[in-house]
Amino acid sequence: MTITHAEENYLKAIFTIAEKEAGPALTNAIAAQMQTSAASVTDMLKRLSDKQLITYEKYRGVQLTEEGGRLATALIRKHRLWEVFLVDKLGFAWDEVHELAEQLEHVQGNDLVSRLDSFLGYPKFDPHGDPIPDAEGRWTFRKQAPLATLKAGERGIVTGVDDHSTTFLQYLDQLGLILGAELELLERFPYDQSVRVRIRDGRELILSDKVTQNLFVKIS
Amino acid sequence: MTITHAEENYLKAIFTIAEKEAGPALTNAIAAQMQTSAASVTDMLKRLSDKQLITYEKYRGVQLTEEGGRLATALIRKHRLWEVFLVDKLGFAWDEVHELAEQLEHVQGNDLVSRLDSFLGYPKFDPHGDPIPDAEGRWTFRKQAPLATLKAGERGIVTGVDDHSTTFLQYLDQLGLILGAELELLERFPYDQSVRVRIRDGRELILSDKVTQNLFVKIS
DNA sequence: AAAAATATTTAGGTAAGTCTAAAAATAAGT
DNA sequence: ACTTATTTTTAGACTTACCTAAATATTTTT
Repeated sequence: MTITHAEENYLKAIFTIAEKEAGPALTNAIAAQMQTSAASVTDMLKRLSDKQLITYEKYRGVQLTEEGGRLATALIRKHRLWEVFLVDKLGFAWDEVHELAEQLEHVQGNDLVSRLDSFLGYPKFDPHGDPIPDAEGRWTFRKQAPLATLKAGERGIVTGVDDHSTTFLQYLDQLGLILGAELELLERFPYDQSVRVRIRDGRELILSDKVTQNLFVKIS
Repeated sequence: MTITHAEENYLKAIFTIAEKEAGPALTNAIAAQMQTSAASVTDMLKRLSDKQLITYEKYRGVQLTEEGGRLATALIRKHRLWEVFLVDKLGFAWDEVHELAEQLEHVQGNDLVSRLDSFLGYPKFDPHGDPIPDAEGRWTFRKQAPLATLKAGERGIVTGVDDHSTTFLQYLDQLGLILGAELELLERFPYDQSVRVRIRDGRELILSDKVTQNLFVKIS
């Protein structure tokens, strides 16, 4: 049975939503994620259900079957490995790689993924700090929390982002808050929950509530 | 104007045929190249003509417009660069990369090709010895000829193949006739035009007429 | 030059994936 | 509980890219 690119994209979207919402993915949520109409989603859900990649009950949302979950995981693995390739090997910035990886993840062939994985040195995380599942679909978890949870005086290392938007990533770049950056939370302003942090070169930054909620750090 | 993957593939096929046959590509030739029906080709030719990528006169074959040729060349460039990547970086054998490159060539994005080119060290030839056009579409030509044209006593270096089939490539691998291999033609047997050659490690091989016609060498 | 063979196009149909508008089901508000 | 609002599905239509079968052009043969 062949699976089309569109079907793969839906599986990934369903996986992502199920992960975030912790429940069955609803039609509208999928439509939003896929930037398409609810009608198109319903259409596709029927196809995926016929192929036994999801369990689908009308008006009740969908869940991935074991096979569907396996495919979605494999796709995420491919996407993130290609992102590592684009950043580490081709020198793209972390905010430039999503679209390209979106295409590269659909390339299929025998050994491609495992060879790429090996070539890249079996990375566990992509350029945004998101975990890369291994060939068996196992995930590496990391103890990390939004910067917002740090208390004054605590130190942390930047490990990832929740918001993957270009504007956020470029802003972080500008501030020097790249993956691995060390910081110390000096002060939190109760007025708007913004914080003052010191980074490695001694510079001090003021970060808004929005930033601290979307930036993950490992407390060190 | 967007160009679909199928359209790109047709442009490439037309380019390839025009190059080989040195004339307008005919419907049946395209159908054979694309492994599809003549009716489907006619269908596509209308679309490509509407998009001004080919000039098409019913029953008279097609020719690429300047824009069509530019696109075809860019596609071939991408295909061959990806083949270099797959062989040089990921360690695939030269007979394993065609299908993968066929998919990778359709990935599009800003800087991707130029960055890949740079990463690979601006290769001029792909793993089969085929030339890779540069970013402006210029080709590097190489003085090469089928092994069949060598005279007894002459020496050559393997530079490429005409037949790209898996069986031929694997056979050459087995014989040690990889790109760059040095050989000396010792003798040609008039009966069937087969030849005896000595290769670098001193081994002698008998190569059929079919092999000598499909293997390119640079006379040295 | 007419007949036969070959090449190409047209006609009509299918499947995937999308759309809008309308209908139906479910959830929410009073 | 009943009306309203929201969500989801159905209906009908469109595009791309393919197919087969039939019709038409062109080329080759006699």
